[in-house]
Order: sequence, then C-alpha cells, then structure tokens
Amino acid sequence: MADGPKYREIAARLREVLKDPKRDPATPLDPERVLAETYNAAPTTVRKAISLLRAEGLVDVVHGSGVYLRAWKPILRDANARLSAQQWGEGKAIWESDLGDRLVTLASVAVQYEQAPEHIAHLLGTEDVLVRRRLYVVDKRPVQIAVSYLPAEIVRGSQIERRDPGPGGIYKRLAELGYAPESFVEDVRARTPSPDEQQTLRITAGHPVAEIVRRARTADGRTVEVNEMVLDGEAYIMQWSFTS
Amino acid sequence: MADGPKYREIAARLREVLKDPKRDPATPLDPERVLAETYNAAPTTVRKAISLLRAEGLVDVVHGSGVYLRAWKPILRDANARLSAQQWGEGKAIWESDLGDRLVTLASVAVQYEQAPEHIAHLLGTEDVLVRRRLYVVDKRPVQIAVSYLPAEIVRGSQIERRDPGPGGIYKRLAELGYAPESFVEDVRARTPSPDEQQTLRITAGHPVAEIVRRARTADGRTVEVNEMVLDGEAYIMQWSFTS
DNA sequence: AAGTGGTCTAGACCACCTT
DNA sequence: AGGTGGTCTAGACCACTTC
Repeated sequence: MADGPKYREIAARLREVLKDPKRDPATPLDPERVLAETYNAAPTTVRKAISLLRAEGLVDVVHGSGVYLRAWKPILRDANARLSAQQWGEGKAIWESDLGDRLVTLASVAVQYEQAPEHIAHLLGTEDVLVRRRLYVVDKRPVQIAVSYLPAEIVRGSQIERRDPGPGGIYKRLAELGYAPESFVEDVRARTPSPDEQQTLRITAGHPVAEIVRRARTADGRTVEVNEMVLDGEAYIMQWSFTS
Repeated sequence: MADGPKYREIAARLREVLKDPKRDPATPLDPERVLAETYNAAPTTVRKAISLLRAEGLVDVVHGSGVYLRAWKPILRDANARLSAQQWGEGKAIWESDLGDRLVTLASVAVQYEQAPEHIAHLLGTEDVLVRRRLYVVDKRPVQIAVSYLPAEIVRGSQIERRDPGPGGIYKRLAELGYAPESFVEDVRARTPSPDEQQTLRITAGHPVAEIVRRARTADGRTVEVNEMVLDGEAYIMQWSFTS
C-alpha cells in the first residue's frame, strides 16, 4: 500500500489485473468477498474500489453475476458531417453517418402531440408540439436518448408524424414542407444522469453523460426543431469542426 | 419512504431542504451524524446520499467543515465565437469572450520545451514541442486545465515562449509567423476525472469533466497547435454552431 | 439452490477545519 | 479542543443471475 486510501490502492491493483493481456477478458473479476480476503479489506472497502472502476467505464457490473471488463470503443459523433445538407438531402438517415465500426441502431420510437415544456415552447414559439422520443443502441447496449420537439402547425399531417419519417429523415421532410433547416446550435453539458436516465442507459449515478440540446433554424431564422439528447459519456466521442 | 433504496430517499429529502427558498443558502446541512438520527439511518447510508448530491454538483463538501449548497451558474463557452479570426485578429485574448457574468481568469501559466507524447507528436509531425500549461479559475474556483502543444521549430524564439504571449494571444503570434490557424476540430468526451484532475479542479471521482482536444490547422493543412482541455463539467455549458 | 452484487447497520478511528 | 467529514471494519439481509 504505497499511498492514498486503501480503496484507491485496491482499484489500482484491479486495473492492473484487468489490463493484463494474458487474462481472458470475458471472465469476471473475483467476487467481492474473495477480493476482500485477497486484499485484506472489508467488503465495503472493496465495493468502493469497484465503484471507481465502474464510474471510469472500465468495467460493467452485472447484479447477481459479476464484474466484467468493458470491451468498448467509443462511437464517433461528427456533428458537422451528420448535419450537412448533403447527408439528409441525399436520402440518408443522419444516424447512418454516426457509426464507427459498429452500427448505431434505433431501438424504439414514440411519437405524439403534447404541450411543450416552458423552455421548449419559448424556443419554438408555440406550446403545441410534436414530440419524437427515440432510444439508440449499439451491440444491444443503450447509448443515447433523443427527444425532438417540432411545431405542430408545421408538421401536422406530414410523414413526420409517423414513427418512420421516410428516407432522408425529418430534415428532408421539413425541407419539403418549406422549412429546410439551415443553421444549427448545439449546447453541451457534461453531468451526472438523472434516475430515469440511469435506468434507461443502464448506468450508475457516478457515470457521466453528455447532454446536447440542438436547435435547428431555417434560413429566415425560424426555429423548427429542438432536439434534446442524452449520451452515455463513456460511449461517445463528439466532434465539431469550424473555421476562423 | 415511498420507493427505492433508502439513500436515494434521503438524497431526495435533502434536495428539498436545500431548495427551500426560506433557508439561508450559506448555512451547511446538519452534520452526518445528526442526519443519520433524523432519517433513522446508519451514517454510511447518509454518506451515500450526500455523495449523490455531490456528484450532481448540487453541494460542495468541505472536509472538517460541512456540506454547503453550491451557488453556481455555468459559464458559457462558445467555441465558434472564441475562435473567430476577428477575436484574436483584433487583439483580444480569446478568453475574454468566454465570460458569462463572472470573469474567467488565468491562475497560472507554465511554458517549457518538452518531448511530446506519442499521440501529440503524431498530430504535429514532430516530437519537439513547446508546452503551455494553464489553469483557469472563476471566483477563486479552478474550472479548467488547458495544455497546448506547438511545434518547436515554428515558435522557437517567438513571443509564444513567454508566459504572456502578448495582445491577441498565441493565434495572433502564429499568424505573424506565417502560420495563421484557419480551421479547427474539437473532439469532446464526457468522463470521470483522473486523480490528478480531481486534485487540481477540487472535485471528486464521481464529478464529471469534459475533455476537449482541439487541433488548429493552417490553410494549407498543417496542424500548428493541439490544445488539450479538461473542464469541470458542472461549471460549463459548451456551445457549437454550424450550418448545413 | 447456490452464488453474485446491492443495501444497510453500528460502530471505530483518522484527517481536517474552526475557535 | 471540539466538531466536521473521510475511511474502514465485520458482519446481516435482500435482489438478481445462473444452473
């Protein structure tokens, strides 16, 4: 025990164990009770060490089963490429450009008309909105929650009401309706997940998420969509590019 | 105790207490031992509840003193505005555009020549680099670590070697040296802080940070700076804008 | 049924801040 | 010196997974 609290020391040892190339990456760590004996510590101290590794995204803990090394390379999210007119203009779903090696797929979609919360209504200029809630997964793992708000008066009766808005996605449909999105602003925060988000993304309170709020505006300055996204922080690298 | 584990229930109660407008925001919460009695729980259970509030950025915990409500509005970081040529071209330090109400100030600067780590050397095309390490604070609170790497062959002998690179900052100096940055790419991750970062930013392991790696390129495609930043996640809202 | 992680207890002692 | 949070112990019982 060189320095620092014992639980950090144990966490450091466990990191070494996990990174050992000779180890089978699929086998779980020893159970907590065994680790407690191995490192001559109380069970709660071992738990605290493991909670560190978990927050780092180094391991996945499965209740009733064990603690597993996470084999997980982050997904690249290139904001500019994803939203270039070329992408949606040519009939690609924007998410198809979001993959690295693995495929980001849509796990669920729910669409309905609602009263917008205050901060959304303020941006869109109306309380009557269509809400599109989606959940995206990679390798069966939920990685992103996305909720889009669109003015009801614009989208009512269009294909945007359907769960599958058709080729090119909702931006292509908006363009056809005469409201082509032209400029985007994305506000981003790194924060801890709410209890709901923890459950949906299957992460713990200490596991960071990125919240992205995107506003899409037409050339004449009307905001036609607000998209609130919550990403598993460890699962993504986000990228923006721009010129001076 | 409606639902969920007791520590979440206690955390929920404490959030209510903290948000009570009639409460003096400067007085700390009751000590852990008192809370344990109040909520009829063991001290460790109360601690777990408080660690939630802490990770959320709702409270600041001062060892030996108490648990205090954090009065803290996030700083807006507008990437595009900060890096427009107008900003640095006209002699403004880029950080002057980064303030909301409060002032983001430079707390320390260290400049020296070093061997670049592998991933940096790869981007800059050389191992000989000038490293500029800065720490930024708001209201005496550290909020950002920034480390810039620049090719030694370009900046040697210039004002960029000095702790104060002069009006307009290092981008203005680079422009004067014939290497005006023209395009930027920022890669962003939400993650947990390393032990070093925890100490420097005075945050805990569960408190999220945003890591931004920016590459600055000249018009002819040469990468002339790599800037690695680590931001206190709760302290910032980051903003990017772009067109389709 | 057996084994795993998740929660919780009821303390002890240490490190740090305030007075 | 006294009070605060930080670490740690040595268990108990519950919830979930696996066989």
